[in-house]
Amino acid sequence: MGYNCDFCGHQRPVVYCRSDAACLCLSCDRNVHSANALSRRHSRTLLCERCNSQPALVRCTEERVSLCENCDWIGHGTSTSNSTHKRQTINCYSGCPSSAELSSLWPFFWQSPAPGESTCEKELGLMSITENIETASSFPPGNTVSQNKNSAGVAEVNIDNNAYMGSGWDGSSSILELRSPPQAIDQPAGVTDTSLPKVSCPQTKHPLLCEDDLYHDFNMDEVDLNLDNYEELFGVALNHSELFENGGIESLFRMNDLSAADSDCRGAVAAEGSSVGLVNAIQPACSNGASADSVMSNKTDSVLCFTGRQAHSSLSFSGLTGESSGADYQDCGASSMLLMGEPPWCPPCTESSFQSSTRSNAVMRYKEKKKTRKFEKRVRYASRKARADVRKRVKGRFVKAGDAYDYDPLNQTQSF
DNA sequence: TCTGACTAATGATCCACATAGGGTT
DNA sequence: GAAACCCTATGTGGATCATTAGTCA
Repeated sequence: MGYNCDFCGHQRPVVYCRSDAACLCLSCDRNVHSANALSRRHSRTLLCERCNSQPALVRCTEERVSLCENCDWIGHGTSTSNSTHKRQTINCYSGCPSSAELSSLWPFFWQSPAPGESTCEKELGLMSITENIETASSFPPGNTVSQNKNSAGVAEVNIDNNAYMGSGWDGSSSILELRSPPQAIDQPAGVTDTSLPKVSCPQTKHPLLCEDDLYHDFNMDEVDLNLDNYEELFGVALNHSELFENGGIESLFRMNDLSAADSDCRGAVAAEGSSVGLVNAIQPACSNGASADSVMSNKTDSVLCFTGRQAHSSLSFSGLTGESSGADYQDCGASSMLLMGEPPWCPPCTESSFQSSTRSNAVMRYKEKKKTRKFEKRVRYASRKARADVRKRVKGRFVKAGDAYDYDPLNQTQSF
């Protein structure tokens, strides 16, 4: 199935915008949603890599594929062998985030590409080799970046990103907090070195692609992967693709060591009745972690926890408002999990501190909401829909013009 | 516990025809 | 190379039928 971007029609779509009910490539996403303040508020998320039509909710770290709820359920909900796959929620965003911010949002994009890897990941990979190698201080105005070491020697990068990712839903700010591996913090914060070498290097084929070099010489925090240069990027796509195919680009721009490709990486879903560790994690943000509904009502942040080989990060996003409807669940993976209670794949909590009645109530609410949920149908050709809407029928089937019909959508009459 | 009957949910199919898109002139 | 023309495949919604899932006796 060869789906294309709904806007340009030739690039492979990467993100899904529910407000527009459109699948867009990154370039068009940028163009469309930078048009005005309203469009910037559209929340977008990754596109399901299986059905290519629904917003992805989770990322299966084992299959390295982003899945919508339906495909995830199909792939993991019923299969005993796959149901144990580790999955992480996929957060949505609004505004016009830089690729650095996107990489923070979706760190798995920088993992090693699987054979036949999607072009969307290539696009992101291409973005990463934009000419703009800047410091973290080059985040857009209104954003503040601070980098600290905590007591454990772990760097903490706090990106107050009000103007971008956090402003889409309820106006509240979202704090992106990354705890980077130790080696990454050796780089002085705020240093601007525009003389940093570009990707190409004459000595070796892809010298910068050496992971060791990357980790020691490259700091993701210093790379502003600005999306403003899409055309330029695509214009040189061949060279960059060549680089990418050699397996380097994604590692080049791995969010320090924060990569979902790390087999130890664990994605956890903040849901009622889920694992204790995660529930603990959301406690600070939510005064009442025992109820998914209360989570929603509090408009609290969903928290995504990763534990990695070296990196330990927590991402918190404000992705939900009381305006969210049932259909909105698909917009934001984390929020959907919050809203729906325990997901079907959630393993039994061995250390459950919840009462069984509370748990069963959550399951009931989940089933009820799942039952009433309707997936959007994507109409590709409005003109055809408009015609079908007024076409006369016999028992639901279209009839030739002038033939007898038993159903006329326009006046609900019969011709016989 | 197994089986059959029943109900509900879900998916596939059909229809005509405008239109997109590729191929040819 | 551009334009005109021809041809084929596609997609659109409601009704219907077939299949699957769930419940209960």
